[in-house]
Amino acid sequence: MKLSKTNQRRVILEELRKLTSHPTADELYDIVRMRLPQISLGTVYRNLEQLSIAGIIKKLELSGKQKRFDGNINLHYHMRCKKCHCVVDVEHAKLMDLEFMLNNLVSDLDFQGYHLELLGLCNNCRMHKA
Amino acid sequence: MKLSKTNQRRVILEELRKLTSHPTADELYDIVRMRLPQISLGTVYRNLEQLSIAGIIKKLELSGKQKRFDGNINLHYHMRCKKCHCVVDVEHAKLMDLEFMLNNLVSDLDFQGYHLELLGLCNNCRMHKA
DNA sequence: GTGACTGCAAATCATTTGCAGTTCG
DNA sequence: CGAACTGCAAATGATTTGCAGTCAC
Repeated sequence: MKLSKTNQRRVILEELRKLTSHPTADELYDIVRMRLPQISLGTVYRNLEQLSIAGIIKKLELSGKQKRFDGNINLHYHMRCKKCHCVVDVEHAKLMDLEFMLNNLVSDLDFQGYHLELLGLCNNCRMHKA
Repeated sequence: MKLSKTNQRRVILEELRKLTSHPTADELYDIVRMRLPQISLGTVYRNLEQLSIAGIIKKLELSGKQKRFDGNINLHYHMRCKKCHCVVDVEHAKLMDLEFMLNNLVSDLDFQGYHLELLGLCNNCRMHKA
């Protein structure tokens, strides 16, 4: 199937790429509606699906019941905040050794990949913690 | 809240512990119904929730929309089969180094834990692959 | 006795789908 | 024009919840 260039798709992608918050479909819907008030949630879902199949964005495999999407498709890791449940990027340099080891593990033991989610406290919750 | 010893809870736990398949709530419901035909799906959900809060079983954080449960609460890793989507235990010995590194990472960088899911092919799919 | 638990059915929440009309290439 | 896309509303699937009756301690 070939992707058409629709206004809705363009705006969804633009707004997703502005964010580092890894929004859920409905969070992004609220944002996109500021520019396209008549867009439907179904359209947001369909476009996020298409864009992730095409490899233009990434559908994240994280805990929690709602799927989250990332406009940054470069390899990087995520941390889920145990307090506010937000998802933040983890600076990649810190995890170079881990990535190396995981890659070795995958090839040595004949796996085909992995999903890793770190847990911790985001900066905001760290500052305000009791 | 204190846990009562009900027949339903006992059977749910017994049947979960017999399995290494990390069943979903409805899969376990089908199994438990063979012994308690009148049990409700809601009861299965409520018991799995209680048992996992109490630390007697483990609610797994894996990809996919349905939650899966594990009667084995000892630390071990899971692999999701890319073909049949089943979840199998990964022999722990193979991942000792990885576990060590993840533990170091968590303490050095002030994380609070992680979820890891390996991806690959289960033995059954490996044998039958084209 | 009372707090925890149960079956049942209805409610909720995230996501998907059918449809009829519209837009893209 | 034909395929891809849209908004809308209804459907789906997993899980949760309200309720009135029952059981465990």
